Amino acid sequence: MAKIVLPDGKVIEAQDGITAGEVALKIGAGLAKAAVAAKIGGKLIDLDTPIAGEVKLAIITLKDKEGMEILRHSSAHVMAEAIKALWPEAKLVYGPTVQDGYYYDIDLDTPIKPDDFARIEGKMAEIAKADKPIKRIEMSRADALKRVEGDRYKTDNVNRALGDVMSFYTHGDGFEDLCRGPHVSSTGKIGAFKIMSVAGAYWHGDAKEKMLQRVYGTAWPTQKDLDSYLNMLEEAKKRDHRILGKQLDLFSFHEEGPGFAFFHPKGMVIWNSVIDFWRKVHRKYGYQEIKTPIMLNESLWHKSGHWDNYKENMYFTTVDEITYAVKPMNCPGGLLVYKSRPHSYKEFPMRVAELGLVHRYEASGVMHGLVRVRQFTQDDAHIFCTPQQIEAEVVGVINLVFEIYKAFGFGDFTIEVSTKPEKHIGSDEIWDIATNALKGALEHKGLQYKINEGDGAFYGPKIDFHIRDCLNRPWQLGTIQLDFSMPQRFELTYTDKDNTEKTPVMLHRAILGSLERFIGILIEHFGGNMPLWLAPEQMRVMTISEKTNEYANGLYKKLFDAGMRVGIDLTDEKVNGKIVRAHADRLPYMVVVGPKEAETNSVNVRIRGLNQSKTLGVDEFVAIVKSKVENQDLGLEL
RNA sequence: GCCAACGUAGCUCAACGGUAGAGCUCUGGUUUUGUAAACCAGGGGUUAUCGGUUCGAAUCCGAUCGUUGGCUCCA
Repeated sequence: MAKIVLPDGKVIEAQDGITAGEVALKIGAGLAKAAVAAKIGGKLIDLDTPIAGEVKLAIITLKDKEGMEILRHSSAHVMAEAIKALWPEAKLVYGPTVQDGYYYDIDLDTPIKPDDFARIEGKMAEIAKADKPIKRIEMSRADALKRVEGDRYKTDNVNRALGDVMSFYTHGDGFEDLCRGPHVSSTGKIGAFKIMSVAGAYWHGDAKEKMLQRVYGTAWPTQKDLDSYLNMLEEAKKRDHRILGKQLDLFSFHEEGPGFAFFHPKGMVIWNSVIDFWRKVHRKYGYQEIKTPIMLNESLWHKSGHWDNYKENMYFTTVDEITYAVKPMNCPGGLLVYKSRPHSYKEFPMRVAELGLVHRYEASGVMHGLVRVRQFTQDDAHIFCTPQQIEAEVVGVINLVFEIYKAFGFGDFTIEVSTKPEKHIGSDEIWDIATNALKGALEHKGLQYKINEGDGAFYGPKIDFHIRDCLNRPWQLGTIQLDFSMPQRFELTYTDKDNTEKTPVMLHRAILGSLERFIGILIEHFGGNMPLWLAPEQMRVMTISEKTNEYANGLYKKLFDAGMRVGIDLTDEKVNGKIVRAHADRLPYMVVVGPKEAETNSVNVRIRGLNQSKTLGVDEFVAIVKSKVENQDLGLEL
């Protein structure tokens, strides 16, 4: 007798051997129809899995995250079958689900082209329409190895798989694939799907290995869900900083300097607003600021270790037979400043910031708008302190990160700790101490974080702050990196209480990361609708007709003199047209004036995105705007 | 760097072997307007670059440069 305990505590008794699907049917016909799989004590199983004894069972439907993953995973299998049907020589490698979809890595010498997608989808539709049962076959590891003999990829997958029982799934018709499962019960249940793209991907993610073809697909319960997903992607594209940057005339790129951003006047307003705020907060947190040259003698980079560890990413130039390296990082220059005079423990912690322009040669295929460039400005800082001060300093930097991100309305970022990479300098012991100090600070703040094993910089472990762009791709902004190595290489010293010379600890940190990337993310975060304190043009005076030009000009001057970033539209366009244009330029405030306003010395202000306006006195309006800008207020309400 | 795709006017796109077009922007004119586009006219392109095939190339082929989506790498 099977005793099945459901999530709500209800108990169903049945014959041993009853399947999960049959249990669902006992609970209700609706649930049975919606069921895609089941879960026994945390383990996902197929609906046709027999159940015996006392178990806790939950039916998984498409309302569950796991249900959607199963749907997508099954869709990936159907896609694999379709690809095998179209290209019999194709070898299947690995086909997991990803956010909103799945991919399958295929080893096939014929390139799969976007033109082929319709054929693949057509074949998939055929397979789905045939509604073939998807069956699980289990066997021992040894039998599984025999079954995949001669297929290097599947053999590799078996060898990497955990557990003793290997499973294959078959749709009949000779198609089968090694897979942990579970899957939907038949090929007709894979919902609405679409092939999205194809791209190269190295086997095992190793650039030395063969490049496979990675075919991306997406799958949803219904066509309507699929359509709304595709629509969402279209909407997300409109928030893309590369599109908005062009549309709003913020920045541009040119063939003459790939990866080098050109900031236009409006983009510079955002840039300067960000760094004005940045300086204000850094002053509060006890930072000093320096500036060091972008090019320094090659010998410095031998000393710093960059030559050995980072040379392939650096630019070099030779003048008068002396080779200079264009700096990829600011630290060596900062260390020369430190060494320019003796230091006492009394100065510590010494927080030295630098908005440093660095150049890094990046592979051509990785550049991406403002968020991945070859020249960028880091909001760098180096903190020199004693080992005892490390944790408090890291906590201080974390506080600063939170204060700055908050002003931009960034709440949704993730924190990662990266540990010792293969290519590194410094002893294991030093790495342990440094890594533990970083973790300790995060735990002290009660923050969740993820560990990235072996992902640290060559000179020390780090904490990174990541945020996602409009298409949900993660990008790193802030970073806190401990460095016990550089101070030794540069023989940095300070005089301690006991009058002995000691080596200080050094912390590298950036909050915004790179100004370029940060501004790119900022544009996407706001979808181009910058808050008042960042908006290139905060308001535009627009007249009803030229009868009010004189008042409008006077008003413009008054607003300009009050420090507003104001524009004026005196064209003989109708006011409707002026409003449309102002919205296209994402102006926070549209200051409409006609005879009425001229008579009462007032302004009628329409707020971006709202279909209403408000009349108020000029001085009152200026006071509100000033206060919002000073406080980095993200709202526009008057 | 690797795989695939794409480069047409300042912008968004059309033309897909037979004289390169439209809308917006821009310029001039008319209009004098009350909250998401008034009207008319005009200007603007060696179709990324270089080479090839062809009577004829934006269109077909090759190379180079750039961009896009991934992979690897990274702020």
